[in-house]
Amino acid sequence: MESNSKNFIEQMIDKDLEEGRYDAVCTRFPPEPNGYLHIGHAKSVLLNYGIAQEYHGKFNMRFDDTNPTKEKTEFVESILSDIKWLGADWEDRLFFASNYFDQMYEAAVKLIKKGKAFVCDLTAEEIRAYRGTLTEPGKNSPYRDRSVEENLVLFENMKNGVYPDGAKVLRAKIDMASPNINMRDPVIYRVAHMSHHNTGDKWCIYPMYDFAHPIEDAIEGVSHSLCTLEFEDHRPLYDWVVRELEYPHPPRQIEFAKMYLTNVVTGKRYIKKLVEEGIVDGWDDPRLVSIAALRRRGFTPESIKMFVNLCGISKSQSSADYAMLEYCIREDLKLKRPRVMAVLDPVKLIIDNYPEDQMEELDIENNLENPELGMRKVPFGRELYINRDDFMENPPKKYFRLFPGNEVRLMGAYFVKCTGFEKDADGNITEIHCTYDPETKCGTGFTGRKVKGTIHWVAAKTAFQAQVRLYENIIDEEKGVYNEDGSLNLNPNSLTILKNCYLEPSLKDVAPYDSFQFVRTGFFCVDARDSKPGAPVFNRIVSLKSSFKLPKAE
RNA sequence: UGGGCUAUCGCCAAGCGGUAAGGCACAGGACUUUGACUCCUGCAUUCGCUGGUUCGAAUCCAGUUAGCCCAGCCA
Repeated sequence: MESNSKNFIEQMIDKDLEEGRYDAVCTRFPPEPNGYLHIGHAKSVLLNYGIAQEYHGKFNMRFDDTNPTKEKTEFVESILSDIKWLGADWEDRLFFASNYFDQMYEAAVKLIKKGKAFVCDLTAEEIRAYRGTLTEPGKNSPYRDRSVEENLVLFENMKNGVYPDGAKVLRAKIDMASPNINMRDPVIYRVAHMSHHNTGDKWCIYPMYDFAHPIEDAIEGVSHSLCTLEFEDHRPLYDWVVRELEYPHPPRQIEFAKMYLTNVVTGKRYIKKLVEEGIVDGWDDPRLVSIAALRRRGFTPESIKMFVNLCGISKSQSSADYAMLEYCIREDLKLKRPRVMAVLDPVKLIIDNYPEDQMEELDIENNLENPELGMRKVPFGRELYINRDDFMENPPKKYFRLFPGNEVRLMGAYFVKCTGFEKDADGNITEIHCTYDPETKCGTGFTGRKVKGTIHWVAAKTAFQAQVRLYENIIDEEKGVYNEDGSLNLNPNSLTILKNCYLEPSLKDVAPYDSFQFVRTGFFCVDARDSKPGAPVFNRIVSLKSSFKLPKAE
């Protein structure tokens, strides 16, 4: 299933270990608590955790909370619960970058004393102008040559709240002519008089990512700091920071490609738009690919792990086919969960030669391919519901379900032969009549004759009605994600709510997140949010593959 | 001549100078108490393109093209 060969990150780690650059591996997952996690984060979490496990190293959980304007405690909670659900275990190593603010301050002072950092009075606009452009070098700030003593005083004043937001920043002194814009005297500390979710009002200066991140990694003893491709240009700065700060075993930053998925909306601003316009019912709407949404839809942590492993790790920007995710959840659930009968689009089937008031309890295996899941009792009677598309008045060639004169197997029960049907004034089929053959009872070893079709059913008297929600991709597969005018191409059929579905009675008493394979229709999960006791709402996780297509009408 | 990165089947992805793994998808066939599952079979004479080095190149060299990222006091 998984690739036997090592990915490029593992190869780099092997080499580092061989050459003695590190004697142990430590990785980390460092989200900023400014939103919810999605499938792309799952890749990073699982990659970091997986590497740590593979090398018998450590995996740290760390919130990169260095910008109080964007972060909230509620996101800390949701992120932690999502990661737990995914199965990544940080043991007792839950860290906050904000707990390192003292050390970061000292590190900044050290840079100033080395003459490698200076306080700059330029405004944000001026700094931008001085920075130059992609093709032209920048100019030195007029404040670049302040004395160490002056910088020390000024920086301390910044810390003590002497200056308003934006009045002064601390900058690294590197090279304003560098072709890499990140090296043109980057800002490493800014003033922000704002309450922080963790440190409250203790600080009014906050470190920038480029300065803070390498320090966080170094403090924790992280060996390999894995991040996404857009940080490649920041690596020289990362290395500059750990070098100037003279850490004995500097961590190494390695970049990999982000995960993209076809036919789903991943952009935060678009999800926000969908939520605000009420097109989806929140950030955990099952049509989205946030971790919470996938969980609510019924995806399992195992399926997501399988998916991430299947996709692999590389440096080429790519977009995984949604079909791969679907394959993973089918694969995970097919032997693990019961296969039950549920009629989503019912039509009545009457067995004319079955005694009027008789009911019997049939023993049916929960999963034909996995006997460990045991048996259940399913009531059977004279009147049943079957799915509307399991009957055709005028079947095309090769249709082998029910049609007048044809005999099929009722799954787990008997063979029935269609003898007739009735229609209403509009021509809709209202009931189908048939006769059954007691000889053919399932489990008796009947081999007298064979039928080509097997259909599923529920007994009318004991079945109960439930709400079922079918989900399709939120983006139309043919047209792609965007329309020509740049707007999102939303699939109007992305959600279908079915209310008069008949389910077998065993499904009445189920728990949130219980999942089942509805025979012939797909995998469904009990919605943990919208179900009430005795009234489960089923979300379709994924449909079954089916190669059968009705021939096109001529 | 700003810098960085990437290009191998419809989609992922191995490959690291010895003659193109694997998975998804797709198409046939077998099996079947789900037209599912399972099981067979097929699916890149060719690695963005052009030259070069070599007995031999997806792998090395030169050039070229395309895509992505970077000018936050965001991460």
